[in-house]
Amino acid sequence: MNAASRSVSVKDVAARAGVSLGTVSNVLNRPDRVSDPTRVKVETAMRELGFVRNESARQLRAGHSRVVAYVVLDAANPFFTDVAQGVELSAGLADLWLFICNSNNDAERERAYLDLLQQQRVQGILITPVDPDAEHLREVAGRGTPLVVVDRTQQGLDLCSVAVDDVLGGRLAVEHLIDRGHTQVAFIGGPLSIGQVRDRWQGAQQAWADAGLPPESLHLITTSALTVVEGRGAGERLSGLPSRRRPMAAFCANDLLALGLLQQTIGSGRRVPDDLAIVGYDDIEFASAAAVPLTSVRQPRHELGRTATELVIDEATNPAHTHTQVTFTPELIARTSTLG
Amino acid sequence: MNAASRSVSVKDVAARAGVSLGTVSNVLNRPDRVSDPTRVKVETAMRELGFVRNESARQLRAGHSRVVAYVVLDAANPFFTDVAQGVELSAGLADLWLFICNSNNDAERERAYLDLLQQQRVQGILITPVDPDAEHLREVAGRGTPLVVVDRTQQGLDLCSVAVDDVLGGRLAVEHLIDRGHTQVAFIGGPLSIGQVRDRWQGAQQAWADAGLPPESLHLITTSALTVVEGRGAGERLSGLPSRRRPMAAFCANDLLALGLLQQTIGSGRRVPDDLAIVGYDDIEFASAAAVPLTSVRQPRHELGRTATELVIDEATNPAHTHTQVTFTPELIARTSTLG
DNA sequence: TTGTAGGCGTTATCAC
DNA sequence: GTGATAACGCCTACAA
Repeated sequence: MNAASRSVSVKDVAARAGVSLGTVSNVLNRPDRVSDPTRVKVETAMRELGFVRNESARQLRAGHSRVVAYVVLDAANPFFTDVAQGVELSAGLADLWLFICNSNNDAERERAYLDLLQQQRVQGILITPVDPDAEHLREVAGRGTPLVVVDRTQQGLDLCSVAVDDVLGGRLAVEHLIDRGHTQVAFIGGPLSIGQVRDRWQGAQQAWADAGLPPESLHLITTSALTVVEGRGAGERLSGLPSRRRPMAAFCANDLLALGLLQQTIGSGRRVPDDLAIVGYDDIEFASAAAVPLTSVRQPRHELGRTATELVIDEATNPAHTHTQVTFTPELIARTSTLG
Repeated sequence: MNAASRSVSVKDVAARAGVSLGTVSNVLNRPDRVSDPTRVKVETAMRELGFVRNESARQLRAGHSRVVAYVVLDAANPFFTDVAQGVELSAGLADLWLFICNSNNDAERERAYLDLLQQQRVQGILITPVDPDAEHLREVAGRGTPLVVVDRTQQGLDLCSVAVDDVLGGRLAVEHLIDRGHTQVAFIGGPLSIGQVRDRWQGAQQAWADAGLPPESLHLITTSALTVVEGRGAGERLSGLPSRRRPMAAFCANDLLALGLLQQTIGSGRRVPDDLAIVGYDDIEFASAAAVPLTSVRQPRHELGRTATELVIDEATNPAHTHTQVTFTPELIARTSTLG
């Protein structure tokens, strides 16, 4: 068990087994070239010494690792863990292991993780970036580590990306509310520095304009994060409005906000959807599990992860790889929170 | 940006800058020993070539990495991502980076990740294991990689662990229900192969016996996983019981189950807590955000992560380290789902 | 202040 | 079937 052993190397194993170092290596990598008795001797020595292959040394020689990493914006948001599940599945098929890193919406941390991962020479990086146009994303790819942007489209064509059409998603949500007869709607989300929020807001505005409704009746309520707590806060601000001017419907930029809003609304004695209709975004599992099942815009989360992984593997292994921007189509899932 | 460059090494940088290899290394590691103009020359060369330090080579020499890993049971369960947040925070203080790995409750995958992480020579491993008594956990520690078990206590004293007293948690939940006058209670959870579930069930039984209530009025409803979907299923089974024998209260082994149960209950027209009182476990953020705020047993999640990290760092750096088993105390948070 | 040499652990090549 | 040797990229003594 050798608890204190600095680190047992092939050399130690060779000495213990009374063979040369090359033979040990053969046992590890081409067992068929080794005679049975020798192999057994070596394997025994490995077990006795508690030998563990040193991945750094292997990798130094091989030039690449068996790992892909997914840098998420917020590990506590089920949306990202669902995407990660899709990644993990297809990574496994290619014999790759997944490390999840959490940038926590912090550009500094994101950058630090990217640096670390490049230095580790991971096979590829998937990332939902704080800012998809940041220069350092391009630099990563330029320096040889395949990188795919997840859940954001790319302006240029110099990176792979996998995304869902957030503008369309915003449209779907608001068109649904318009169909339900609403003429006063609040868009709740923020900060607007988050591209996903901007796009959904834009889609909302487009749908509003297309329906010929006056812009001032589509209210923008900005939040400082996409969390349950912020959703509750937004609910309080909404309650504070004079009832004449208070929207009877809200479209939230994600489900966490929507769940917070839902809770605050019900908690303060109003009813969903009678007093307030709510549409969320992402259709995380908790959306349908909310006590008033939440209407939400569904994104193909697993698909997103799967496709991103395939792209990053292609970029890593296919010399003829060309950067591709994949866009999926969102889908509105109507439930009680708008249907009554 | 040198897209194709196999890999730019210090040697390349030295050549480009017209200095020796050692100088480049000095610029990287002891910049003060280098004259300003030389430094600038070297830095320029690095930028122009897109140089990225090779972590494998560094690590091969240094003998250890700057990474800790947390192998979670279920990345989609907010409980674990909250623990991970605590880990991340204190790891950052020690200049360590966190990789999250998802075993997905699969012993095989868990083992594979452990192998990989050992081979990577990570600074330490935190793990919420499928089976805390598995031999391979001990082997990891025995081979020199510090390992701390999170959210499970250890039988032996040969591993560090950080846990919450689940038996006590189970007691608290059921005592609360007894206090509220319930004499027919369902325990919902499973599979019982999960230690956390076993302990909470045991605590529930203890509280029940201590109150002098007959064992047959504490119903065990087992599930095949601790998920929202399973919670809904359990709700259906509960509804199926003849109303005379149907418990008026349920204690769920975690909040995901409880949320599923809550949804199914409300969805089928019954009321919480009037028709069914519900207690969850973990007090994840969604618990208080549920439309009927959920009574739940709170575990100090960040604390758990923080302490585990401190232990693993101590094990990695302090020669006088002794294995420690830390147990935290859970706390019942009473909310509407039992208080009405 | 700068340059040179050796070694970290693994693997592949090439004699034996 | 086996054993010596060089190389991967970096870092740190040590020498100049």
